[in-house]
Amino acid sequence: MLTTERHEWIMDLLRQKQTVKISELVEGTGASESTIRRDLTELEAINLLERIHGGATIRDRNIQELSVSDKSVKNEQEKLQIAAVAAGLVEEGEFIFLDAGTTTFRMIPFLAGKGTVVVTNGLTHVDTLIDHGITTYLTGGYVKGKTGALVGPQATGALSEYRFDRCFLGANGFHPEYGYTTPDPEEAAVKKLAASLSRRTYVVADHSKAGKVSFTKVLPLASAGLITDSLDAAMMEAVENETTVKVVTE
Amino acid sequence: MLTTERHEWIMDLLRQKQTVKISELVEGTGASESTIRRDLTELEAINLLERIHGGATIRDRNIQELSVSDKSVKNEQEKLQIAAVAAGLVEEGEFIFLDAGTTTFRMIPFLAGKGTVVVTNGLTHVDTLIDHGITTYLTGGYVKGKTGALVGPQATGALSEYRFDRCFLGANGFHPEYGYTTPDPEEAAVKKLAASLSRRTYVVADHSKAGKVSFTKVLPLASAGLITDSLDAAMMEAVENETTVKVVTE
DNA sequence: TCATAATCGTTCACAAACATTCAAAAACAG
DNA sequence: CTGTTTTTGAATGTTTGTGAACGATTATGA
Repeated sequence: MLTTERHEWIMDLLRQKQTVKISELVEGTGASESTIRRDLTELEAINLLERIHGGATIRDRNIQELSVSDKSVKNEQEKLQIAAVAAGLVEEGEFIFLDAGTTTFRMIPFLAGKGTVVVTNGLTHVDTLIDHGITTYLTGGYVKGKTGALVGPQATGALSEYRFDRCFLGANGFHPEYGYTTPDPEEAAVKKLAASLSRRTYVVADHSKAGKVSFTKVLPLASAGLITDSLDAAMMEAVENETTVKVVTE
Repeated sequence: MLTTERHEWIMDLLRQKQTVKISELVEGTGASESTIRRDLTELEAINLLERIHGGATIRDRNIQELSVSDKSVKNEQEKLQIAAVAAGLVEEGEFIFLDAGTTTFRMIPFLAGKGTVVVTNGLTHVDTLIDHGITTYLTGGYVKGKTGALVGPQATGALSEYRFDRCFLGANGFHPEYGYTTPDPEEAAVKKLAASLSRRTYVVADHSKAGKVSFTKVLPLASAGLITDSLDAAMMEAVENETTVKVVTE
């Protein structure tokens, strides 16, 4: 099947809102629910989005998250809230680093119109950044097939020429003792370097990453602001520092 | 196939509206549905549009500005042939630079399975390269919005760390006196540098670029192999050198 | 935990869009 | 003017997109 006008419409809305409900699409397009479902199935098949219960969410190819069954519109909205809070920290005209990864990806729409200048190693971020009119620089480097992340000495070499106002990183786990961790050593190297080049560093990660430990250490917990949603008391205490931001999900 | 007045009319509407329905075209031109279908099939064959159920849509930004008269089925096939010949020069396991641009883009499928390692400054090339299983490095740099080319000191800086077996460049014109030229000075700088880092440099360009001169000079004519299709006698003589390759179209 | 409601995938019948064929009309060349 | 080629539009049967119906699955709140 090939792209129809309706498909474009869906993708446009999705790029704007990150997450859409089926009811919105039915109302917006005037098509039936069956048709919308079919569209979503098709668009998912070509990796443009990911279906979730009640709707769909935009897919950037960095999907390492193994099928956590709790994917739903509500869950995605929480992640969006984290992204919005993170982007809200950025002030007019700042120069920031945006890590490859899904959560940082979701920050992009919230950065539009601020005159932000972005450096990223996330290939999949670029299209969306440009679409939102954001001045964008790419680190070079080896293209990691699946994820579209740029890594290796070329990436770190290019990165080291910059200095950032803020730096936003993703992580696969955070833990009181082991700090922020991520599976891939090469990506960890990029993250670590980016952090060292920034006045302020933030890690964006939802509560499901709390207490998890992944293969490679990126930073100690206290050395970056953590932007996340609800945490249990023990974890709260562990991460408490002046830069930590907690997103309250009502 | 001849380019009719109706074809121009269709493309004009398409450029305006991005997507058109067949019914609109029938009404607008006064031609029958069969005829419109035929037109769309023909225009699709030369890559000016993409057919979708119920109408047609413009494929991608690169091609939008081209007019009907610039293209034909024959022309399209010639370009593919040029790309095939260019890619055929690459030997097993070589390290090459692939310039941003449509003609170099067409080389990608022919490079698959050769163990080629590619460095490119063309953002739009990357997906296709990865899809064909080709090891890919990206120069970093400023992302030029519409074209997706990476340019600027970051791009040239990253590039200068490499050495290539072969380098394939696109050009907007070639001329006995003024050499290979291209409109954008920033892109020209990247091309020039890439050429200087390669054992062998080739320019891929079809005969419609012969005698044309664009804003910025990249290289003198004799300093790179030219891969093109039929040329008139005067031009033939001018470009004659040991690396020039002419694609013979039957 | 269970009951209820919302969301989901599947099937089916119908309509819209499609490629293909063929003959008439128009353009062209000698 | 005559024979040939090209373009066109109608008719054909086929494929594809669509919406409604139904039972299965998944969230949610008591």
